[in-house]
Amino acid sequence: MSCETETVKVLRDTGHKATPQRLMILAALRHADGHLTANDIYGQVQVAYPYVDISTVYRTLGVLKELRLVSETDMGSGDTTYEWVQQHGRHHHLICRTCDAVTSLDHQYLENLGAGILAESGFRPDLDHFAIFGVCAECQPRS
Amino acid sequence: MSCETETVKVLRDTGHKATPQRLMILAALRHADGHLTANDIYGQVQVAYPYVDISTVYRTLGVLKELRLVSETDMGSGDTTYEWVQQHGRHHHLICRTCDAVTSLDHQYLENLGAGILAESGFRPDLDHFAIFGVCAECQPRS
DNA sequence: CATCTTATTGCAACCAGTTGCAAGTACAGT
DNA sequence: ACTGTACTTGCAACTGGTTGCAATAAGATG
Repeated sequence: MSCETETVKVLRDTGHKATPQRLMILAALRHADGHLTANDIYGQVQVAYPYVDISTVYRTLGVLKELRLVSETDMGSGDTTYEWVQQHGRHHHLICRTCDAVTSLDHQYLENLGAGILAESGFRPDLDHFAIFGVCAECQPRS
Repeated sequence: MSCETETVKVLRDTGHKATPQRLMILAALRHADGHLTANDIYGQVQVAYPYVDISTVYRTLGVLKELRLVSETDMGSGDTTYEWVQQHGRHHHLICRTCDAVTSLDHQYLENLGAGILAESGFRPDLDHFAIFGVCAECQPRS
């Protein structure tokens, strides 16, 4: 089964409909290789179909987020980005609040955190994509 | 030195001014025992001084956040809350995306995560107050 | 205490994201 | 293929939060 029809099946099985708008939004997310803002997606979809509404984009992203098909990340600076969730290659971001540099963080750290939380309380955290703010090595005050 | 004048000193030392508006916002944050939204603070300050602007509240919260005197947490449901940062009693929240229940998480877990990140990359993460979304024990699908 | 510099304020316009609603459409059942 | 219903859409109004700007006030300096 192709990746596309697989997603459609997930939608239907959860009581959602596979509308053209949603398929276009899905395509935009899948073909992008990085983070996209809601506006990026809106722009891309408008090329094929100029009458979509931005609220449809947000509502679709909400559904996909709920189904854990996309991750939502607040990267600071007022832009929320969305990304197609891959099975492998999960990554997280360390964002320096002094110089705004973004570096990657291995998923293992959060995996450990998640396992600890689950063992203690039975709560299963979503750890698809985290943005952690702080101060990078370069920007730390010399002692 | 009282806690109040201590804060004023921190402001001045970092090139900020101790205006009446800021002092009122500080008082509101300090006297609250839990999380406050920007609007809560706005309302409280207006009692004493009806002409403050909501943008002043947000700008002050931004300054205090930068100085690490308050923590900002997105609790989901579109409300961002602010809280005076205590030296002790740091806590975090586990928010269930199915039933919206909020439970607390011991700071130790994040302390460990922070130490790991610092050791690996020299990045010093802000871990004042986290909200972690996921599914609580009750809401997990029975297997 | 008068003066000067610089941060801050209030205002209004603005931006990202959400919501209520009537009209439209996917798709399950027949 | 037709029908009915529940989900979805586009629109417009709205909310939370941000920003540019001219006027103002804090507080350092002499």
